[in-house]
Amino acid sequence: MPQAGGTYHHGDLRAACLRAARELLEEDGSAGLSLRAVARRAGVSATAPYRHYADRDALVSAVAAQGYRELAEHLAAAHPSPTTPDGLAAVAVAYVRFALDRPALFRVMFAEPCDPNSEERVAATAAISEYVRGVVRGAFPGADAEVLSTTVWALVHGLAFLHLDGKLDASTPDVVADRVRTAVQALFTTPAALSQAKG
Amino acid sequence: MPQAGGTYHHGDLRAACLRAARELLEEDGSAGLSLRAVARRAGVSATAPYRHYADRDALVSAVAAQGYRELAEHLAAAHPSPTTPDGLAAVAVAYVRFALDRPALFRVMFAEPCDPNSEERVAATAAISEYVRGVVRGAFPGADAEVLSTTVWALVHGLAFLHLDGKLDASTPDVVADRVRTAVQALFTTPAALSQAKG
DNA sequence: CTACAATGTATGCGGCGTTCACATCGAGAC
DNA sequence: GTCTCGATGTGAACGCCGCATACATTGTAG
Repeated sequence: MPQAGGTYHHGDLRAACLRAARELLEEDGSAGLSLRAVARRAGVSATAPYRHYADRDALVSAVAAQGYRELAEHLAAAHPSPTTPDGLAAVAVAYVRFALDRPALFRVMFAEPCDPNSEERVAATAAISEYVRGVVRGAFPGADAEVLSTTVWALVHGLAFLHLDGKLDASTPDVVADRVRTAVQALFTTPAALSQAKG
Repeated sequence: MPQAGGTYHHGDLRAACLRAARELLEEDGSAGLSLRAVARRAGVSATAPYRHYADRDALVSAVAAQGYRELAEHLAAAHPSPTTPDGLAAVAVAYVRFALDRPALFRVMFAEPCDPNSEERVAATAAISEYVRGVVRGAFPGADAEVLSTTVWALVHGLAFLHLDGKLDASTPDVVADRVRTAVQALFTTPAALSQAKG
């Protein structure tokens, strides 16, 4: 009976597991995210979470899906619907910032093989994809939105991961933000000059 | 005595462990990469690998470092030192191809928190970074190599991950290669048109 | 009030990483 | 040639893990 003065039924163990998982993720990284630890933190027996999640992967997928939703909010908060390269750069900075502030969560969202089973997860990533496309469409109505949004997303996603893995200096938020802005601007401003410089 | 007709001493267990780890990685993904499984495959007791690797992370780091070296060779094989956007695009395609052909290895190389302890690993990633910078310098002598190489690497790295995670269609090598080429070209050709289209 | 479905518990299995004491081997000192 | 010692491999053991199974408790619908 892990719960001393509590009731036998938890009330909302599903949500409690998710909360515990997020806490463990931030405290100990993804290595600390075990079903047993989650159960302990929720004050419940080791196997209770199985009533709400089929297995560990299901819980992890739920955490990832929640991360996607938070990322979407975070980006929207940075700029609801940018229509200029600068606005888009602000969103890009927010994306990378999100990754660096929640490294373990971001890795869970992207670094693990994505199981196509979790509808929640698939829907959440589709939403992000849609959002990026919409932003690009708004900022560059004349361009091929498909190609450009892929390019922008990949660029920003790559920046996030390279910073996360220590391949790029991420010692201060400012240096990161500057680099992201510079890279995004490079995507929109340098090429003509480059073609010339080469010849 | 796991080794029936063999000798007590293995001979080169260090290398055997690495080989076994690579095989397990390709067969069962990173989940199957356990020290015990490596030891079994090497025909050795469960604790023997500890004579050559401090812990599991050390072995994983060694695998990652080997992956970095192979990636460098793979890129060089695609094009020794490109000097045109097309040549650079070919290298980019090779980068993404490498990731998609060895998904588990690529994740080990980039998706796990990189421990700065492993000198081997740090050196190998620095070599990749240098290579990219060199390629960019060769292809665009007039540009800011630092900024542009970061941008290019991030773009290509992001493309690799988004394909790997199923965020972009990777059903055939051709469709992937086309997308990568298009994205890289977008980095060098579209912006002028974009600035106009927007106004 | 009772039966049932939902929810949580207890126990147990095999696998894992890691530690420690011990066994075996190869090579150099005498 | 023998001895000794460091390097290498073994075995048992600990605590953690995911998960399956059988059982206990509870709210609720009839």
